[in-house]
Amino acid sequence: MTTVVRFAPSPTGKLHVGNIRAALTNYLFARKTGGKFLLRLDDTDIERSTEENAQGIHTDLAWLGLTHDLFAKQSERTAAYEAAADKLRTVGRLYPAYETPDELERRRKRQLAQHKPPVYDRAALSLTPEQRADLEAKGRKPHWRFKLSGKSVEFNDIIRGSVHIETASLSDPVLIREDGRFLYTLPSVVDDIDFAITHIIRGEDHVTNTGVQVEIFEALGAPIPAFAHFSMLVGAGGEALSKRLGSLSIEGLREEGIEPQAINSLLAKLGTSDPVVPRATLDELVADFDLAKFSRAPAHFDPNDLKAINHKLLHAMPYDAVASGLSRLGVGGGAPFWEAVRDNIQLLNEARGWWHVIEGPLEPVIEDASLAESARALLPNGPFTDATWNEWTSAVSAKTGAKGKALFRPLRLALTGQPHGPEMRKLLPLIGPERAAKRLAGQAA
RNA sequence: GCCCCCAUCGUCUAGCGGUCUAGGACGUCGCCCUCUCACGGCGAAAACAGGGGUUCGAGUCCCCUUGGGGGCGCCA
Repeated sequence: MTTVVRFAPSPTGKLHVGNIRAALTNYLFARKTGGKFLLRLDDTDIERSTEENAQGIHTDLAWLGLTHDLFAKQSERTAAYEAAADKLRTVGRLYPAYETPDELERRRKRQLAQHKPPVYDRAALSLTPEQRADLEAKGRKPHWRFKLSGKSVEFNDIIRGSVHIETASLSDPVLIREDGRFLYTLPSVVDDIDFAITHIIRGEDHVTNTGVQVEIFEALGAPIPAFAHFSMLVGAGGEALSKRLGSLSIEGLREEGIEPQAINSLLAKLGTSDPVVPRATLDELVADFDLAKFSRAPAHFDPNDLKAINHKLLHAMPYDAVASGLSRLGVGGGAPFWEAVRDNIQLLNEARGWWHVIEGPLEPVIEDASLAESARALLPNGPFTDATWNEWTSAVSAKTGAKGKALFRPLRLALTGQPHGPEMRKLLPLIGPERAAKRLAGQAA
């Protein structure tokens, strides 16, 4: 049987690292098992869903390389949901209720005050036909609730093991709003059935939902997919991640200059027993993916880890992989430039700074004027090569007697304006004879 | 408030009653390499949350405490 999994974001905001962990896990599972990956937009909440957010989801996933095989939008599938709702009515599992949101809110507060769980009391179930007719006559429109069995739902979670949900302690979920629109619950199950989803892999914030969803699958006569709920991500300080989601949007990280594979590498391994190491491709992550490696405890997500991985990723990256990125930054110099600077940057856009060091104009720092002048005079005439730096500095040393730090530091400062950076052996040929001569003379170049 | 889940180095974790004076990875620190930083090589420091049980024996099983996470919507 081919596996089919899905990532089902709702386009009510930007994708963040938590979302991507879900997307990635599903993507990797699909690739690992030779299955299919469905991207489904859960856009039943039309007030909060926007086309811009939907577009952003596509952009982010494409940027990360998380391509889908199937696509669906819940807003276009209402006919299927209507049919399912009819079926639930037929089997007596969907009943009308007339409380207003305010009323329900008041009841919840009262229950909480009495130290009781805020569960719906099913008052609507005992409405007589006359009472219903009366309410309808007053213009009250019902919303529709799914009648839970009250039994314990058990399922074997691939990550969490045996899970029991007491549906008696849950409110009968509202499936259809007063205005006729569907809430997420029923569409989600209907889509999972229609797209033959075999594995539902998502965050543990959905484990309770699983109880009601399993009952809906059963009421609809559909097979129950396998479930896997991974733990949530918490911030570096242990705080819930949602508090700082704003700065952790994928769009934000992209703008910051983080490489997509840095994000994939971290998120695929965080909370698993595999070491977090930079991986240049998604295929490498697929190779050792296994749901059995996921821990049940919440994992700490530290944005600084992202930078560290990004740095290592960049260091190992061949020029071909960054060529387009560099040209977007307005950086030239080709492979020689990249190979000179890649060890010294954490973010690709920092290459711009080093490109400026080469292209100029920059104000040289002359620490030792006489040394700089001697060095300038000894500059070879021909084009600079890889060997130039060594030959030249040897000559300067022989002439002036300076060596070690006293020799190299002033030269580096004069040529680059900074006390450290990439190897001068590689930088000098890029700076070239003309700029080198001017900078050693103390002129901006 | 009620229900569920979790708890090993700073971080991610291995560990499924004796082989644990607790292993690995990342990070940190030191040394080496070296013109600087980085890379690389070698090495070091670093953890079983606390308290009770069970057992000949507990990181491993049970209970409590503490801490963290999740849930309790006409959100998803």
